Amino acid sequence: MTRSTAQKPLTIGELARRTDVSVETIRFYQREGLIAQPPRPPAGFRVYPTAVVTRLAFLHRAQQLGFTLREISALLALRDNPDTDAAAVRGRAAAKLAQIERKIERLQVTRETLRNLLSECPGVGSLGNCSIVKALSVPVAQPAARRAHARKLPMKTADLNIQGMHCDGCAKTVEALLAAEPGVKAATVSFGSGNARVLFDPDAIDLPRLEKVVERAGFKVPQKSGA
Amino acid sequence: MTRSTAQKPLTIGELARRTDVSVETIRFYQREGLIAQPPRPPAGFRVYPTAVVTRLAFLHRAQQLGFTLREISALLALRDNPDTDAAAVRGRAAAKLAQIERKIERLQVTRETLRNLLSECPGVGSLGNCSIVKALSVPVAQPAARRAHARKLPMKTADLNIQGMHCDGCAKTVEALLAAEPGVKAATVSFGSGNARVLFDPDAIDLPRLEKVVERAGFKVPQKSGA
DNA sequence: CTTGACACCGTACCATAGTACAGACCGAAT
DNA sequence: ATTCGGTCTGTACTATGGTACGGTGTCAAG
Repeated sequence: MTRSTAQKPLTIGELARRTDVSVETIRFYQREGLIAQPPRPPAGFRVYPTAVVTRLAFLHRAQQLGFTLREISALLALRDNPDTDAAAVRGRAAAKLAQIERKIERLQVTRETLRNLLSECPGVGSLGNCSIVKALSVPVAQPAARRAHARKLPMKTADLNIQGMHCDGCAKTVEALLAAEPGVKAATVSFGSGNARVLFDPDAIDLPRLEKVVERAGFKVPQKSGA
Repeated sequence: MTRSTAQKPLTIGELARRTDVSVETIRFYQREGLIAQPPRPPAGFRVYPTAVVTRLAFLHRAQQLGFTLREISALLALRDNPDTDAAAVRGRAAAKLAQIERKIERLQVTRETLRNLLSECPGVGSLGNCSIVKALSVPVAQPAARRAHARKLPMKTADLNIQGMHCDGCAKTVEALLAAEPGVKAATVSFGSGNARVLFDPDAIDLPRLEKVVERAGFKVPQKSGA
């Protein structure tokens, strides 16, 4: 324990070796404000506090979970603030999970399409027979709503009644989940009243979909009309 | 059929409306060489052949399947060449499918990690209790191989015996599949001999994994040592 | 006291897929 | 004849996550 918890100066190069992050990348993170740059002593090199090692580890782990640097920046800010409630972090994680699930769903659709194309394709011979080329040459089916260029519906507000939240943390989680949904412009969820108010674009998302989002997170939305 | 197959000049703006691709984007595709730019008549605007509509549709569909513009460029080149064998297209589709499957697998791992973190997290209270923050602060486990910085193994060649290929198209498909695997530098598959020769980086991939790739595509690799 | 290895700083560049805009030009309708 | 919409050209900029490099400064060991 005396050597590995080194009291060596921890210059940027040493830090890089310890964290397996390149010097250039560390500087890049500094430029982006993800890690603080220690002041440079009048003569000589900067010395980094050992806490930066943990910070970089956090950064790396969060990246593996799919957070962008911008999001990680927010997470680190939360981590730095002693007043942060764990609910804030949890909400962000829940939102990221929802986002990843959406991404998986989309990829699964693509996978099925490709599988179908491959199974139909004879796979040999002239291109004229190639079902893949043929299928690709067909115009994309328009999602119908898109064609109605002119009608751009205004934002809508909906109130949802939510059951199963057991603390303010749940409320924050639901809030983040709703806000992460594409088409949702704002969401506020109150634990006290068990109510969620969502401002959304009816062109991009609808009420049933919002309810599904909440239910998928383990809460209940008893039927009740939104305004 | 007389009006919809328009004989209108098809200027760039008209083309944009027809394909639902913005004028700027069409120009961008031209710069990238994805679609040819018709010569500009001495005085006046360019006129596009109607085939471009199909070409843009192809482009759009291929994008939905996850192909990058660079890959689509190659696909379009194949499509333009009357001598292309359908196997070439099929191989690329198979490679893309494999790539998407890998991406889904990775995302599923991330999803599970996030789910576990969320289920462990009390979700409320001070950050000190936050299991998510704690988990993220732990350094990433090194994949062991990475630590051995110095030893950089040279490329290796392996021969695989493959059963179940019924034409040259299958061979091309397997070839593309192998080549798409990270760590594989080159792959040639012969239908005649039922043999595959793969040049790969042993730091990045190994023989069993290569065999799995082939088997997942529906072929058999009887045990036989590679060279 | 010199040399070699780092550190520092600013800037430019990579891929990916576009978007935006200025300023000039062109064609058709009013 | 003028105005309005569309086209043309070139360049710059967006986001994302870095990587690369040239020139200079600093430190420590031989």
